[in-house]
Formats: sequence, structure tokens, C-alpha cells
Amino acid sequence: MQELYQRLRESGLKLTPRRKAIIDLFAGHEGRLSPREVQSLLSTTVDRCGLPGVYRNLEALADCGVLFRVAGFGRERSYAFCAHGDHADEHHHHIVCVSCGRSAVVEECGYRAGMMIGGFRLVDHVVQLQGLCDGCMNSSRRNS
Amino acid sequence: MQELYQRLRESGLKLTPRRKAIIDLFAGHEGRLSPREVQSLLSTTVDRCGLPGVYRNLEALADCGVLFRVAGFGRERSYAFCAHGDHADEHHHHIVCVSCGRSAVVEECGYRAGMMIGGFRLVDHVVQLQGLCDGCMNSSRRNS
DNA sequence: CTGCCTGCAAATAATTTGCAAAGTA
DNA sequence: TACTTTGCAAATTATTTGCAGGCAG
Repeated sequence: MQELYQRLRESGLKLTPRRKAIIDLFAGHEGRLSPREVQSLLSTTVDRCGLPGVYRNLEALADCGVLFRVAGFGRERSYAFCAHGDHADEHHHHIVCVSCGRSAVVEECGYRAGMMIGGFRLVDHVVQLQGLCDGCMNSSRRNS
Repeated sequence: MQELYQRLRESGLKLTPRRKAIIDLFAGHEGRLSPREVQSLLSTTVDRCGLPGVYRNLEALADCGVLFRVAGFGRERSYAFCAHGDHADEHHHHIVCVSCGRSAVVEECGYRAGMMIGGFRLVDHVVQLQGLCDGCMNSSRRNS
């Protein structure tokens, strides 16, 4: 956890109670959260917390690699904890449990900038994996 | 092009001038477009076109496989033409040119529902590839 | 004809900005 | 102390809904 705070400092961000609470929230929850949800969950820990502040902090934390932005299509954005430990800077992806929202790191994806795909030179890529984690697989057997 | 209209019909959608114009637009443009852009480009073809209608049509066309929803993080959603010919129902992804927006189909991605990844059973996945197409690679050599 | 489709106006909802007060290093 | 961060209120911007008239099949 200290290393997370360290990463903040390296990015020139101050460690405020609000940010600490947000980090703790994601570290404990391990699922994707929308700004609104963050505010809601935060209200049990911190007395007051404005939505604008949540937005700003989520963006800041995503910028410094503590969180990652979950690509989606809904009209609500969401973020998740980047549980990649020391290797936050290395290329990786996440698989998110569709049931409980827990996530894990996926190291290899087969894509690498510069490679040729379908006549294109790959510049960037987004891989979003959704699955069922151990626990949810055991507790329920529904098909999506 | 006829097969596209066919696909509409199979989904119970009527072939209206508006829809035809939207399909033509995407087929010609071959890049991702936001609802707003669609409306803007459409205004040169059709006399009037309300944004709500654009939203509804884009959703309908995405549902029947003529378009696909581009996952992203911006606050504006976008769609792109699914240039997969007859195989629209088969699993595939797209690579989009970061410069001109042209897209191509990528057949294989290495992921398949049911496989195990990082302790999770894969249910679904999103792969968004961004690259430089032939033309843009030749005309400019900038690095993203 | 019947039922889907359309534009419009208005309603929702998400995200951002300005600012003065408060907090961190 | 200097500069970042915060909450609040208000502004923007994106998306959706209701409805009466229009159009495809």
C-alpha cells in the first residue's frame, strides 16, 4: 500500500484523506466502480465528498496508474483498481468478473505495438476480458 | 449492399431512407463515428435528421450487426461499420486506423469463451485494435 | 391499413468548470 | 508559505423519452 502512495508522490499528487479513502475503496472492492458508486461508498468513510472531487481524483489516480479506466459503451464511465503491484508500468490487461467485479491481471495478450495486423501497423490496443472468477463459478452456474 | 438490407429485414427493421443513408455513410466512411458526427454528415444527404433518430437508428443497426459499438472511455459513444461481409455473426474484431479511421476485420484473437485465464473462466471480451493503415503509413511517418 | 419510424421539444443524466476556503508538504 | 485539493453551485454536454404525424410493407 505504501508503494501506491509512493506512486502518487512521484506523479506530483498529494496524499489527501480523500485520495487515501478512494484508493482503499478500490483496493478492497476489487471491482469496477463508477464515479457515482465511488461517491456513494465513500460517504460511509468520509463525511462529505462532492462528485466533482471524485471525478478529478479518479482521473488523477488513473493517470498515475493506481487505477485503470475501464473501456465500455454505457453512458457511465468506470474505473478499477490496477492490481499489478510493482509492474504497473508494464504492458498488461485485466480480466473482470461479470458477477462480483473482482479483477485479475493478464500479462500476455499476443499484441505488441509495431506488429502487423490485417495490413495495419498496430499502434495501440484495448483488451477487456470478462469472466467468472473462482468464487462465482462455484457459487452459481448461470450463463451470463 | 443488398445483403445488408437483407439483414435489416431479418431483424424486423424497415428499410427507410434515413437508415439507408446511415448505412451508406458508414460504408463509405469506414471509420468510427459519433451520433453527432453522423447527424452532421447526414445533413448533406438528407434534408432533416433529428439526433434522437440517429441514436435510435445507430442502436438498431448495431443490434442487427450492420454496425458495431466501439468501446471507449470518452464521454461520446461511437459506432463503426462492421465490414465483415457474410460472416457478421462469426466472432471477430476490428482494427481501426488512428489517422484516417478506416477499419479492417481481424479474425483471430486468441480468446474464446470458456477458456481459463488467470483463474477466471472467460465469458466475453472486447478487443479494440488501433493502428496505421497502409495509406497513412506511407503518407506520414509520425509515431502516434 | 397497421405498425414501425421520424422529428421535435423537453426531460434525464453524466461530466466539467469557477471559485473561495482548507489542507499538504 | 506556496500550491494543490475540496465542496458547492451552476454550466455543459450527452442521451433518452413522449408524442403526433408520416411512411414502408
